[in-house]
Amino acid sequence: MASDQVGNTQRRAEILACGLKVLIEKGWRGTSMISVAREANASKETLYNWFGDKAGFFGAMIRENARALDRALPEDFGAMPLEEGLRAFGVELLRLLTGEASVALNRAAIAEAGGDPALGQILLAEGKAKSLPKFAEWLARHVPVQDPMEAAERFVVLVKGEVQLERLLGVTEPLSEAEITARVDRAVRDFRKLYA
Amino acid sequence: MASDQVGNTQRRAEILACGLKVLIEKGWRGTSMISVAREANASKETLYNWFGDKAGFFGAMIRENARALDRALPEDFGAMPLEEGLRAFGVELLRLLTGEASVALNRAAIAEAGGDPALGQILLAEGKAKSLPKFAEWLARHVPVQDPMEAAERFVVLVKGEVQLERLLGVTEPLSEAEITARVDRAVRDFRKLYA
DNA sequence: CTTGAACCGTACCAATCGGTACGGTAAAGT
DNA sequence: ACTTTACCGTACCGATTGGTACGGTTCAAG
Repeated sequence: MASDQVGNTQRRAEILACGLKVLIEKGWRGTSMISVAREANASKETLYNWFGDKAGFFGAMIRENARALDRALPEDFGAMPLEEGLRAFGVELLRLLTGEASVALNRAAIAEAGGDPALGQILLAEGKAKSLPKFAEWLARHVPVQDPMEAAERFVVLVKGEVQLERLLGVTEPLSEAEITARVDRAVRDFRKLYA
Repeated sequence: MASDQVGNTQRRAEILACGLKVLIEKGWRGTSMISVAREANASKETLYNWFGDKAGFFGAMIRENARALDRALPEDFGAMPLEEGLRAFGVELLRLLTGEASVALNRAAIAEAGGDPALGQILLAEGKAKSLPKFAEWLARHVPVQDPMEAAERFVVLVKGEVQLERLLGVTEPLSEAEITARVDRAVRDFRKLYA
């Protein structure tokens, strides 16, 4: 597999974090392997030994950051009532998706679409595909709905609106907390209207 | 301005069409100026004389394709009743946004986000910013709503769902006509539930 | 026929990139 | 004290890119 663990785990995470930093600052085109190595005080050879090639390195970066939504959700999310849970999930989702890290990684995956490995595939498989079913399962316990996954995706769409695309295109700044809660409020209101 | 008209208009459109063809086939990374010149049986020098630099060429390509939604809408759209108009607009929108051309151009703009000129800015300014107000105005004549632009964007979001992002990431094939109408049907149903 | 502009094709340039090789060093194992 | 392993830094290579220069050709204007 591509996830063969090579090298010290902590150092590995450190290098990946530096890679993300460079990616955020310089964008996909400006992120060369040598720039990552310099940022991390590492050698290019180590990068290639540990991650195979450039695509492998980006795959590792994506994997490292994909489960961020899981980590961000509060511990007691599973026990929350409907309204509170929707808000909590929506806020964390929107904060993540419009944040610098997610935007930079999605841009990279999109720029590299059609390549090998398929970074977009990894991004969705490790991120959305793992967190959405959990949310859908939670949702099914609070709202009578025949297709929980469909309803969950509907909520995600209502929360995101056009703002993620605008962030990817670089025409919008990161959202303030006030904007986030306002958007989530509206999404929750609309969602309840759809699934009342 | 960057839109100084240089060279024969028809030949210019021909070259831009060849550029789009290469962009669709080879992706953003594989689209070099020389590959475009070869595809169009043109010289690199002509490309640079007419379009300035690579970013200028992509800006011109985006402008050339931005008004596609306007052109695709049926002549009598303005006179359609609510249900029919929503369907017509939704179908054309979804067909456009998930089509090869739009996906390739959006990928390029995203890959180049933060550059100069801001391709994403051009993409939205020449595309969405020109067609959405028309749709919003039409919408306001059929549905009592306090903020027509917000409602229009809501409809767009319901139509698109996650599929545009999935196309950009390269994890989904272009939609069949059946899938398009199915998605639009659901969007219309949800939209009417929200704005009943 | 002559002139000049527009354009094609090729060659060229400097810079950069992904990827590899190698020498030096510091720490861990024996 | 000796060896091995892991890693850093630098240098190097071939390929490609955006961008420029130039000679040759077409073609319309005068």
